[in-house]
Amino acid sequence: MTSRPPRPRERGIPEATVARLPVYLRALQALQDRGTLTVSSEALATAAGVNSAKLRKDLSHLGSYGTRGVGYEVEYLVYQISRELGLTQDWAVAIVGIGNLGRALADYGGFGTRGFRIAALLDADPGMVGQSVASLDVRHIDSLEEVVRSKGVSIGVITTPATAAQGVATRLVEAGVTSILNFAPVVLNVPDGVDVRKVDLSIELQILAFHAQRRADGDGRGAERAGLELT
Amino acid sequence: MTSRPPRPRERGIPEATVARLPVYLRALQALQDRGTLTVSSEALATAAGVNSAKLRKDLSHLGSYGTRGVGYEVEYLVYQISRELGLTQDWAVAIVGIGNLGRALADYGGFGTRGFRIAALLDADPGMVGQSVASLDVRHIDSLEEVVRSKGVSIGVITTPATAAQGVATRLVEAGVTSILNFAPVVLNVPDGVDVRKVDLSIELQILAFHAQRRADGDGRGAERAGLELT
DNA sequence: ACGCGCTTGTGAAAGCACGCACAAAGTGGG
DNA sequence: CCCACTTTGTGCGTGCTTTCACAAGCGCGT
Repeated sequence: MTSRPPRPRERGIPEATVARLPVYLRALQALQDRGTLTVSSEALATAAGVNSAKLRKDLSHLGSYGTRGVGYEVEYLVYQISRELGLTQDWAVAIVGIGNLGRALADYGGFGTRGFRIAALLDADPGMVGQSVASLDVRHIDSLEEVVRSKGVSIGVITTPATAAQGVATRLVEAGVTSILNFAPVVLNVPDGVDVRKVDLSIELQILAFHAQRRADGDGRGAERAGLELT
Repeated sequence: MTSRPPRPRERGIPEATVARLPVYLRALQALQDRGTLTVSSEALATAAGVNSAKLRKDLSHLGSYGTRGVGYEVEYLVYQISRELGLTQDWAVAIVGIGNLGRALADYGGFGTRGFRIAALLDADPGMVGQSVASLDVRHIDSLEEVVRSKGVSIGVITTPATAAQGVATRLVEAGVTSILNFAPVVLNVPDGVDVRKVDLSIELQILAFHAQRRADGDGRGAERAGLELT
């Protein structure tokens, strides 16, 4: 009877949905830049590379933010997704390991979306300490705990060699960091309550190689076994 | 009656399994380096950060390579997984877009595992062309088709700005590349039969932020809603 | 040769995720 | 005011993934 007020929605968003929200967000921001005011699930789904029913179901987990017969208001949806993802506050990020990759990430300002601020760069090499990268002084890893506390770092990015990664992760966690993005090719061991995500180039290449080999195996005939149609 | 000879196994490995094989492979290689000869599913699962039943089922898709009561022979398993992933042949990789990230990838020799060889570096900036990065001359993007053909490139890595990515992808595909690893923050549109994998830093950060916010929301009590126990 | 202990391989159950298809709801034209 | 059209939100069937639990198999000591 009570027409429910547009409440945030009782939590419980599927993990698969969470992983897609950033993709929708990016597509929406592109539309916004082009001045588009509303968008249908069909159009947005195409832009995001997903099925439109899936998109609607994903969005329905955040609440009923669309208008039947019309579509979704771009600006409003951008705000809702941003809020759900926690991008309305900003997150201080520390990058540990200022090699080629660490530097690439530090320089890659924008970070695609606002919400993230690189607050500190750390490295173990004394020769690296003091250098300025992306307008930030590289600090020595020994001051990790102090830096995390003083800068309010809540997300740690690990771009060290594999051998150093576990040690860094442990120190980050002990300093109070509960979110870690790991680029080092090792499985990190962290206590419950700490969220680790992994980005691993060589794993991705290996998965590509698997499918490529599969396609080559049957060579023409038999390609359908790969689940990919060669037209 | 016929005791099946140890055949490769009729194809059909689940995607989820394929994604984990590289992780197992790395753990196994670490064991190998330490001189370990055999390993139980329990030990390997711990090293790979997964459930042991899942690991056994994953491996069972490749065939019966374990010995009950003993475990798996490390060297043999390394070989079997490598072969299944297609790492026994080597793959020529071209990196397109030699900015900070492209250079970082080019320099990151080893690629974790053998099987991949960086065969070409391409960039659109004339000032970049001719420079030597990781012992390879950077070539102009205009020669993409020629390079792909002459070097036998089968995997393309895109590290260009977002705006250039789709164009590069299309050209790679037309040149005959059927596996693409995309670091640019855009959804690539490719014909069927082409395999695209995406690596996206800002998406990963956004997913971390979502969970971090979720944990912070209930702040202490209510943490269990996040599915992560704060102990 | 036999039995005990350990570990694999897998059936079965539960849980998720995906996509179809359609009712519900809103818009605009006549 | 009503009707035709558009698009959302979702119930439901299907298939994939994970996990449990245990029988089958193997090695070793006696």
